[in-house]
Amino acid sequence: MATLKDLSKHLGLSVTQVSRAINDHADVSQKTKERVREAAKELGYAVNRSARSLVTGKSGMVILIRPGALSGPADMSVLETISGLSGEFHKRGMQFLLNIMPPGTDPMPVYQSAATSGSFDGFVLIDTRRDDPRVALLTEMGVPFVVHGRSDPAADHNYYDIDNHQVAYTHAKNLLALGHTRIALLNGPRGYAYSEYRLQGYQKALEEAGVSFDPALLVSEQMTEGNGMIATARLFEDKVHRPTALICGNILLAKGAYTALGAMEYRIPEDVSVVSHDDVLHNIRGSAFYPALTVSRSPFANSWSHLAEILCNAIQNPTAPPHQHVAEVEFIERASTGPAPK
Amino acid sequence: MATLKDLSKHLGLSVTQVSRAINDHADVSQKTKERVREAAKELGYAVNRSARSLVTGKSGMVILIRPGALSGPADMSVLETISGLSGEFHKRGMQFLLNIMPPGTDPMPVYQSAATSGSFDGFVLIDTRRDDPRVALLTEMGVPFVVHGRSDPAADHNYYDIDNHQVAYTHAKNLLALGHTRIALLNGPRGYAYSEYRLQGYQKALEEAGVSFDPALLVSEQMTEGNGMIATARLFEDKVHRPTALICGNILLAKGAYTALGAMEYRIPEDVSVVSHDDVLHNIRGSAFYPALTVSRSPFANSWSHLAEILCNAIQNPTAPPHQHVAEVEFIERASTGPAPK
DNA sequence: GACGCAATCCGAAACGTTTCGGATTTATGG
DNA sequence: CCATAAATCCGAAACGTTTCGGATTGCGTC
Repeated sequence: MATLKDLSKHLGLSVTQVSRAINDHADVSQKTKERVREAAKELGYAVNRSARSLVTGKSGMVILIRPGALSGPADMSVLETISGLSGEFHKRGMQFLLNIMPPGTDPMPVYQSAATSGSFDGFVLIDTRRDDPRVALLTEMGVPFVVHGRSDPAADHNYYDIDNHQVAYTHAKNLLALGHTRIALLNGPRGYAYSEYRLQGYQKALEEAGVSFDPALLVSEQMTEGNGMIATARLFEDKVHRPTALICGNILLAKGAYTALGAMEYRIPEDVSVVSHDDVLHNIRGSAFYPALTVSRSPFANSWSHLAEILCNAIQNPTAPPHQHVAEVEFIERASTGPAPK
Repeated sequence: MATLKDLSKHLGLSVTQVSRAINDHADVSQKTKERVREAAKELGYAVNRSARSLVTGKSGMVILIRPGALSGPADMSVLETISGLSGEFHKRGMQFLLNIMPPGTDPMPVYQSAATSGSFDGFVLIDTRRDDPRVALLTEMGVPFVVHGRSDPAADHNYYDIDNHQVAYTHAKNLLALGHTRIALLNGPRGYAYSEYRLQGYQKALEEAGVSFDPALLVSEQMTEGNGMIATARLFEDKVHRPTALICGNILLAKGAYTALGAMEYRIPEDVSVVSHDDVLHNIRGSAFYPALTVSRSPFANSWSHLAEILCNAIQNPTAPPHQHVAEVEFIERASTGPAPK
């Protein structure tokens, strides 16, 4: 474990200058920077992060805290999330830390103590809920954080989000234009920001078209293939009041819906139109559906670099105004939509 | 950010004594410990880990480094791994850190620099290969680490492993006893420690029975459902020299094998016997197969606590001899095995 | 009252880095 | 050769904790 002092002795320089050389400061000559770099390699020097943290007050680490319940396939995306974020923070010279709480732990004390410990320069929040208490806590404590999603429409914190309102609004609008009036929404669970926004967009479109909202056409469940299947089966129980169109919250739900519709011998799009939002999830592609699925898309994978960038900036400049980004959504019409049946 | 000095002033004690109180040392009275605890809560004191690390030389963090390639379903178990380990280390007061390398990165320099940085008290190694170079590196650098699996039969490092030799040996032995001689092994990719051991166990059993090893009956691929299907289809291409029994490396392979056998109209176990090793993976249970699958089992999930325990001990006592644990394997005979067909 | 022992306490140094303020050297132009 | 500015360099303090060695107190015993 070579230290700066070792290097300085070895080179006949002051510790100060060696430190500045290593951190590439302006007032050290090219030549000495070179010499220092070489000596560092030779002696196997690596900066002691604890010592640096102690004086700078920054640890170079950001953390993501997650409940530990493994709820099956829904957790696939978590893996993408953490590997995406880990990579992006790594690029920016930060360590990304994952803290998985034991199942059943109350998260707030965990956030509280992580924030007071001062060991972390920033937090990443995912699975955001409306009026998420974590946002309130971290804001109050003055710790930098970035949110995947918005905790409320007028949020004044850093976030990266997709336009979930728009997603559902446009899908519904399109289907209404095709003459559909009984449009079911297979949504995520209540309380999550994304599902609430989607519900609002959906309701807005209905309202604009003068179609009244029917709670029986709203499903709020974990967005898995199995739930898509089951929800669809139930929606079509009553053949008379069945929906003529389905808006699916993600492509897993859509896959389940396709299976159920097939089993019940409904044709897509002649009998039922199906559309979905597509995060581009683990290799399931809407274009490979038969008939090919009409989707809105906004790749999940794009968000990691934005989230990392936003958080790193917030850490470097804590007084800057919040950075907020709502990503574009792209609509791709394929073969799963058609005019409403008589 | 309250510090020890703040506390000491507030209490009229020395910094020394406050520190010792907080760390629950012996030579501070119950009464003052109580007072200190209270004041700490009141002032919102949390120990500064950087400062502590600086003097103790320990960071309280262990790290797992992983390549970033997301190879689909095979990565499901990674999620179990990291959440399992994260939880177990958390219990023991350690932070578990996950470092995901960008795809295509050469791992050795990453291990090298992580080890020299001194920021981590220990390493967890998974996906072990025979004569794994990471083991050599960390051993040489004298950094504590624990391996999931063994890098070689006479390894002198800390590890937790299951008896993979035994797994394949016993399965093969049982099938041989039923009269099978053409027994295929659907194994994991070459090079990984577990698959090499299994291959050896398989060969040993054959040898003991005087059956010669046929390379055409060995498949070495990623253990996914798809590969199980394809490998089985190919193994049965030649109806005359087809195998009469299949040993599957995990339950996904077995599932694929069942599908393929069903499609080719082979009956289990009348025409083909199938056995598998079962790590107890993401809710796929061998008992739910039809016919119910004969398996060896050794729950994956048991290993996290062992690995964490072993590593924490190694960190606290670096000179202790390596701790090595080979877990029991349980054999459960169900309905997928029978005598060899004529 | 003196002694010894245990129970508590304390001052100071150390860990390895960054940074502030100033000092020294080197080049530049007259 | 001098004055000035720019380019390099340096000493010392500070960050918050742990720990070493020793100091103080209280208490029971003779």
